[in-house]
Amino acid sequence: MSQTPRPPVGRSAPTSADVARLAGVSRATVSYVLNNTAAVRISEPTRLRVRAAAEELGYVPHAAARSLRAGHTRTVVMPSARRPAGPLPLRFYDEFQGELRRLEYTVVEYGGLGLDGDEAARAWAELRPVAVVCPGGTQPTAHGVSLLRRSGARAVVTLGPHPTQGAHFLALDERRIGAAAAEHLIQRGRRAIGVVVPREPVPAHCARLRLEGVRAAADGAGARTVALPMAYEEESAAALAARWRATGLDGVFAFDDEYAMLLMRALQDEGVDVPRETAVIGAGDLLLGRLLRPRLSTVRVDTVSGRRLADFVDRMVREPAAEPEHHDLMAARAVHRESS
Amino acid sequence: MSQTPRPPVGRSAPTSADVARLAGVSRATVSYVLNNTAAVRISEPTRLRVRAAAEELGYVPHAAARSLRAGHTRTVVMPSARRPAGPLPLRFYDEFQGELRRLEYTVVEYGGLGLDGDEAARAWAELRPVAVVCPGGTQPTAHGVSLLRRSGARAVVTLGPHPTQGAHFLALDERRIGAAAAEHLIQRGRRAIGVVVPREPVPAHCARLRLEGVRAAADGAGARTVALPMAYEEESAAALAARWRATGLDGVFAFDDEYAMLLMRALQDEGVDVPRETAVIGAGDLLLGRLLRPRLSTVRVDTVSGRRLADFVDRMVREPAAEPEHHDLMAARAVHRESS
DNA sequence: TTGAAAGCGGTACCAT
DNA sequence: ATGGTACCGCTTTCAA
Repeated sequence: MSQTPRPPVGRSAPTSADVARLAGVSRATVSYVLNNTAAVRISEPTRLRVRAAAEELGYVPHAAARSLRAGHTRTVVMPSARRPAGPLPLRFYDEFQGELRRLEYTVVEYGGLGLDGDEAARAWAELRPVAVVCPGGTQPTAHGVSLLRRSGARAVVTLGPHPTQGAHFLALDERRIGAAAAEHLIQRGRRAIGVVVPREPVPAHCARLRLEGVRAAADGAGARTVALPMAYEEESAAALAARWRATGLDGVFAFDDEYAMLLMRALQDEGVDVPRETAVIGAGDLLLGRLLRPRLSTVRVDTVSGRRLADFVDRMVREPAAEPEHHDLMAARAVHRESS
Repeated sequence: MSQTPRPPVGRSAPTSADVARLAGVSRATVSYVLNNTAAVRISEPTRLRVRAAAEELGYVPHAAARSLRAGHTRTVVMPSARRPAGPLPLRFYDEFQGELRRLEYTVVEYGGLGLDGDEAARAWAELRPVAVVCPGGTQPTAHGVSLLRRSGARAVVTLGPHPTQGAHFLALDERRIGAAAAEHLIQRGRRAIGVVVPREPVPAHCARLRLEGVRAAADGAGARTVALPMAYEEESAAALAARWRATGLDGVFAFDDEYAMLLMRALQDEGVDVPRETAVIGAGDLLLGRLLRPRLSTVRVDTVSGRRLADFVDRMVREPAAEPEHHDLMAARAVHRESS
């Protein structure tokens, strides 16, 4: 335990040459031993000396040098900006990352915030990733994809509402959530549908798509829709509730369960009967929504497992498809409880 | 727009030599131009030719080669495993990452899942990061810290409940949350305090610490405590509520607001009067907790801004302190509403 | 069984 | 104002 806690930082990290010197062998031998190179047989005593020397010096190979020499990396870049919030996507991406690690990739979650479009693609390309996975909200342009592929990326995969030219596309379409909600409300006889659009910036992207989904479904069924900006604060919900009757709405899709719970409480405080006067539906199937009275109706979202996504990326890396592939990852269906 | 979408991937990425050839200059000149090297004057026509050539080829510098030559990186590694869930930490880390980017660091969020302790430290060290920031639950050992520093990391910063030898330490002590909750309950006359311990694996680390915090506070005040394992499911909460009266508890700290809401609903369904018979307090100050009746008491957690953390890391990188520094990042205080 | 040496891509010194 | 060139640390022929 009395190991020196802060070793002199002046001297830089030991290299394989240092190990070689200490072990009395050449750098080549060090490389053979530490990588267990099968094509070359090194005597056991030598192996031990090399290992001991590496251990003693605290030798750690230099990833940059290695991949420079190798001409490729096992790096998968995943921009992390503007990920949909909530526990579900979080689990999904955690699982995805874990599975990629299992497949021996180094996952680099690159905070693309503050870079726009092609700048970001350039920054990722500098790392010479073997694959790039872009979650919704971080889609590169066709030009960005081209740049990445030219710089050696064997697969560029985008998740989101619409494909990018040249990239694999895994549909993860938030519009479906809105559509499922709208269809549910319409089926239950509602014809004047409000759609909560969060004032908060984070889910702005999702919000627009969910609204689009509602509109598409409602337009086809002759229902009218009204966008309702609302902040995630009690005052904002109360203000919206106060002018509720004036809107003449008989149903509302509240973006997600949290906004739905907030709005439903405000409506109740205002004396609006849910679901008699106004049906309320959220999305995400939060457990908490089931604790309210009336129990909150919701849209349940089923995403493919992170593991399947990881396997897909791996397959695209190993046998790059001639043409971009296109798969569907998300299903959304309304769950009727009591609030609608 | 009819740019070829998938350029031939056979040929590898263009190098500065390719740019030099196309522009009819040397590699050195290319480097000077593209880096705007101040110490060297390059004529305007040459600059233009080089830029045009780089553009035409889609040249992107090779980060590994550059940092190999430079002898250092601007990479900050942040292991991402087992981050406390919830919107608050998420925002905190997002802001932190954004600020680091602003300071021109490349944030690499390294999924350390599946690696244990020193293995993980080794994996990080291979990237030769200039700094490593370990959120709670990913603390390296003293040996790991030593390894990282030997491999060139100018700062190793840990956030969490206890310090690691040799690393900077920013206290982010979950125990305080438990302590604040316990003190609140005790102050309101409760002497038999239940502590919900989630059965879910993710917040296991936090759970233990919060429980410790409760115990420390309760022991000092002569109150007894009981750990109450509970899963985040209605059935589990109902089961706990069903045997509630037998426990003789008159107060409960429910780990966080979500578990608190779940348990409170179950208690109410069982006919237990909250707060008369049993006081309930959560943590996190979720907005949703204010929507319940009775309104949920909670522990509000104030964390320092991500920006201040980023500035701290930057300072440690620029002027490495002789001794590890130690700062306090978290304050917790109970907020009394109606459930306690 | 081991070593010498070439080179991956970029930078920066020293010439010219 | 530019070019030649020696590195950075590692892998991998090829020779001995």
